[in-house]
Amino acid sequence: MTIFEIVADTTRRRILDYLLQRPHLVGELVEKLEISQPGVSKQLRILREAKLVYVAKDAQRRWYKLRPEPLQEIDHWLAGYILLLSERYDNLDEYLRALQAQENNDDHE
Amino acid sequence: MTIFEIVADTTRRRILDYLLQRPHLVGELVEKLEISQPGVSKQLRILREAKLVYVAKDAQRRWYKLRPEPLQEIDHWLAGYILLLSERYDNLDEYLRALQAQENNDDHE
DNA sequence: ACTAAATATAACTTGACAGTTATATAACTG
DNA sequence: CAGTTATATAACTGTCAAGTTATATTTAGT
Repeated sequence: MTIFEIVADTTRRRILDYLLQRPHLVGELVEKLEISQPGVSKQLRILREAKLVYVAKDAQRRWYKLRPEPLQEIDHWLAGYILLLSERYDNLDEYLRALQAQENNDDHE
Repeated sequence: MTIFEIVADTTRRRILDYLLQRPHLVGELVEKLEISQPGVSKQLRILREAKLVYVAKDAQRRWYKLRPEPLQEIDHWLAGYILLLSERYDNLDEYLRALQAQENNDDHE
């Protein structure tokens, strides 16, 4: 499973968003997401194997914590596209004319 | 289909990568990706509907061109995570100690 | 008009994956 | 030790989407 696929799932993205705020127990995530406990554990396992989270044990409890490093791969892939966008905005005139042309094209499609 | 799902597919990412270089005809993409022409057209339709590409007609030919704007949504989502990473690197000392702790933790898992 | 070329659409098949229920494991509590 | 709490794993099910083959559509060339 690629990092892109990992992050494509809404539940997993929600988990990551919660962990971006603070570490969470499995039970806390079960409450916030509205799926069964095994459902949450399953996604957490996937996030663990992708090294997007790690676990700290506290008796029977498990604190899941964020490990954002693997997300850099997505960021790097995006870089080329975002660069292109910023270049376009540097040439606002030309850019707006191109947009206009696109819209005209869309109209009679 | 969310932008995250759109980009999660390897074939679609490869198409975007080709289009980042220059516009392509459908037939050119068919040669480069190794799937059938209808398979390519199917992914192109998805990219079109997501507004990640647009089409210029030239007789029977179709030039597909990149439209990177929708990728900004991913970039924005990532921003919080990347910021966290950079903050960590700002505190290199602390960061390295934390990493070490993580690795020790991983060992006896 | 007729054939070929380029692309799109339809219908179908298959595999993968998210979520479920049931059960196992492990640690606490009394 | 018995019961309870917290989490993980296993087995199953249904859905969905990627790719396929077959066919339709559009335009060029002769």
